[in-house]
Amino acid sequence: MGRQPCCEKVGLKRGPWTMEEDNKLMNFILNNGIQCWRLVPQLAGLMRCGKSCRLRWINYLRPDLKRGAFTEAEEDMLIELHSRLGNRWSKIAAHFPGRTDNEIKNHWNTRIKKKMKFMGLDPLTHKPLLLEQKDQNSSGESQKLEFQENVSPDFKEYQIPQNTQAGQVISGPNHQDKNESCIKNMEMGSSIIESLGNFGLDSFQNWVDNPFLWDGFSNFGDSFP
DNA sequence: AATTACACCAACCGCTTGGAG
DNA sequence: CCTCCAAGCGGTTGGTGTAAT
Repeated sequence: MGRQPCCEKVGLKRGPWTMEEDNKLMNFILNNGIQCWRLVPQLAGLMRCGKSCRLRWINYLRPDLKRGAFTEAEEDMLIELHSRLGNRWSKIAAHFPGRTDNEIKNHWNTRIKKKMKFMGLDPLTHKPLLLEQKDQNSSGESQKLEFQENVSPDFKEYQIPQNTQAGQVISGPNHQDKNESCIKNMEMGSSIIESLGNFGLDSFQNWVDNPFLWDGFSNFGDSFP
């Protein structure tokens, strides 16, 4: 006896979202806010399950998303937080305004893990790999020498350019088309986010939950092609 | 130029959590 | 309490672009 599916999947679309779908979802949320994700697709006219809509909004469409490459400072902070919190990505993401847990998780798994291994650290425990090996093998000293010779030349590959700014979009040419509309909307959204303080709101969630503020986005959806 | 290997990241799956009734 | 359900969360997969051969 398996778990019941989160929704009736028959006839639902899966896979990458199209610009049109993004547009529909964005327009719907901007005009109506988020009440119940299960109802969103049917009210927005989307052949997607509510879960998929929620994920798309959280990870891609939210106007307050930062995107762009992680700065060195962000990476350092990520490593520090991970050493304290482990794989609790949502907790970690709470310390990175504009970053999603998915984005942080992906960055950790594709970049930081490797970076730490090159630094001779276990990404899981944050302890030096040498110590771990030494625990299992008494010949730790000779391994340390070997490590120092091997690490440095490759590690430079993982240095972030000095002039990288927080929030800077460093997409390759092939990603730029895909991100263009989103970036455009983020630019518009960010000005509204900046004004949150004027309403005494200190978080994006407060903003989402506030129907009055959604009025400010009444023409927001027109920016889509 | 064609093929293969690798890196990246969006999206999915299924388990867990929390709150309403 | 107990049950049910929506939302949250973390692990994993698959598609796509790029680099290497």
